[in-house]
Amino acid sequence: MRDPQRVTLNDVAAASGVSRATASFVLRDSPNQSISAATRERVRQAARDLGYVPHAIARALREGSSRIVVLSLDVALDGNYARSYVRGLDAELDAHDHALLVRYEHAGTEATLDAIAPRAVLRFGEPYLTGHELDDSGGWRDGLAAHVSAQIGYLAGRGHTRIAYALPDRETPLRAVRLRFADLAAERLGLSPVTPFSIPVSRTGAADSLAEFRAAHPAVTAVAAFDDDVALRVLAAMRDLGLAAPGDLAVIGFDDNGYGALATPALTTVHIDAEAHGRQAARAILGLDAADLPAAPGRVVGRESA
Amino acid sequence: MRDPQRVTLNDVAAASGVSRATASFVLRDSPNQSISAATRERVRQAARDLGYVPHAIARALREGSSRIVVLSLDVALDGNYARSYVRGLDAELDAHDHALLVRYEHAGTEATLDAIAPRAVLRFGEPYLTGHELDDSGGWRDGLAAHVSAQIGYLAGRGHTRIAYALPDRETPLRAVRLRFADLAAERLGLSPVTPFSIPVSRTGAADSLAEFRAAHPAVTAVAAFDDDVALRVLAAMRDLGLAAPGDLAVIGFDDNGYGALATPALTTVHIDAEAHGRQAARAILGLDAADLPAAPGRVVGRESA
DNA sequence: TCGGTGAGCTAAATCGATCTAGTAGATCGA
DNA sequence: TCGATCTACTAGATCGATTTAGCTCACCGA
Repeated sequence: MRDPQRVTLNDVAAASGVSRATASFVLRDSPNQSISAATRERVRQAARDLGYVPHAIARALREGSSRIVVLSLDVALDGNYARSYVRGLDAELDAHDHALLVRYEHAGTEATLDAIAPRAVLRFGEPYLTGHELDDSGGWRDGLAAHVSAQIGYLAGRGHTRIAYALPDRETPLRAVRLRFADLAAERLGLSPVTPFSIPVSRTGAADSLAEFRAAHPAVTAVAAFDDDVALRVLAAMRDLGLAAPGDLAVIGFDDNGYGALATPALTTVHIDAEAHGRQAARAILGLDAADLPAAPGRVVGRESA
Repeated sequence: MRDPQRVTLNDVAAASGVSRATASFVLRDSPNQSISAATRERVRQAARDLGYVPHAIARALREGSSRIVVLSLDVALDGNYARSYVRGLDAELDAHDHALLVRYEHAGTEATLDAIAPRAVLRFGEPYLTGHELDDSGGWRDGLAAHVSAQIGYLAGRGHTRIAYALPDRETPLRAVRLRFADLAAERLGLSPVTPFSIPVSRTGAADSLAEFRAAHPAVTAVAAFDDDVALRVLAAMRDLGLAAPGDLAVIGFDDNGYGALATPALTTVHIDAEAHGRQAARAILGLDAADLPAAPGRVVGRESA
């Protein structure tokens, strides 16, 4: 079932009366080759006329890896961060003649990756979402630290001094990191550390947890959430308990996921434009300089809940 | 930068004292080859010992296409349908030694696809979500028709006879199809056709549209929505207008997206298990029989809004 | 004892692009 | 006039797996 009309480099070489090697040199623009302008033009013209498209599989076999970058995801592509990150990554790779493919992680990942010999495999969000273990000072301009800081700062600016940090009840490596940055931000603002608080997925469970938490920590007046998902669960629990935001408890989410605007009260959240992060990741993978890229700004979208 | 420790077929052949051809025959289990049991065992043992993994790029070059199937998406992978579809597709391809990669559509798609010579390119949801233009009868067991029918049927079962169909205001090829199936379902149930109704993204716009719609169609007592997203917009608009669901207007969504449960009132919706659809798509692509696969059932998740 | 057959294997072509190690011929300085 | 150097190109190896076309025996029947 081979494609019978595929135009190969051999065809181009034959059509322009040169060897395959010369044709390749011209089309690849290889350095250290002296080829006359006339010949170059003939080869290029032939390639254009025949509609030559290099066969990427063959090239990959020769080069040892394909021009594909795989993004490995273990979660849904939810939230504005993820969406803008992928947009930037895709655009930048495109600009450098590479392609992005997304892989949903599960068993068998190894074999899959082997199958396309990607130039690189990227785990979603690295190094933004992880890798903060050692570096406390960095990342305050546009990293996770800055974004968490904006979240806490918004609540502080509204006069809140006792703040809870609402977390999903499943384990994630991010929990500890986010909590630490929240504490650091609180410290910088002269507040006491945030009080962590897990909220379950089930709606009744969420209400029970919140009631219990409120009883144990009556001084808390505001909740910063791990993400909008968690924040929406907090809002739902509050409604079920007859509490109003922001009056009884102010709530701020993280990473504008599109559903917060539909809640009542509408969810205040942190919106992160991660397109630059995506571009940075692309440059890093390709070994290019990324110094000229802008930062990924986070801004608070003030709605009703805080 | 070639991987220096890659184990090739040559290594396996050398280690087991046979030619490359023989090794390939054994490992591929090629028919029409007579190879002694002893030799087969030696080759297999060597492959195991060395940890041989066939180089998929080389194989793809030889075979003309790789064992990769690309799923082309133009939307976010939202909702339960999409997630379960991908799960099934992935699992089934895995079972047949193929791999799934997801491609987010945009300019430059052609070049990307060329780069991995995929065995097939699949557009999301086909033939479930499209291709209904000509075929009215199909899909009443587990297709889109059946699922829309379940949605309308649920409202009918609750005594509603004048039903609106809420649609997103952006154009999508699905609008017309869904609307037709809703009308067919209404007709089967002896109801008058559904009244279409577009709801904008902006929250104030949504409230205005709904108020206007209610004024124009006072007899309507229930809304079936295009998806949960639209349904949540309807619920938000209702709250903004001081209306209660299901008292003033019953609302049912479509394709349980996870956020409906957090709304107040919690959103009643149609939950579709599309894993079988994903598996069917995989079989179709690989040219295998899919007769033994189960149907993709849809069921109504009754919560509070209808 | 010869032709035929089948078992058990192998050499080499193939897929398409890349790139090393050349060759042929022109030009130049001494 | 000889070697050196440069320009302009090419033959062929290479990446790794698959597969066609054979090759060498052993054995069988006549």
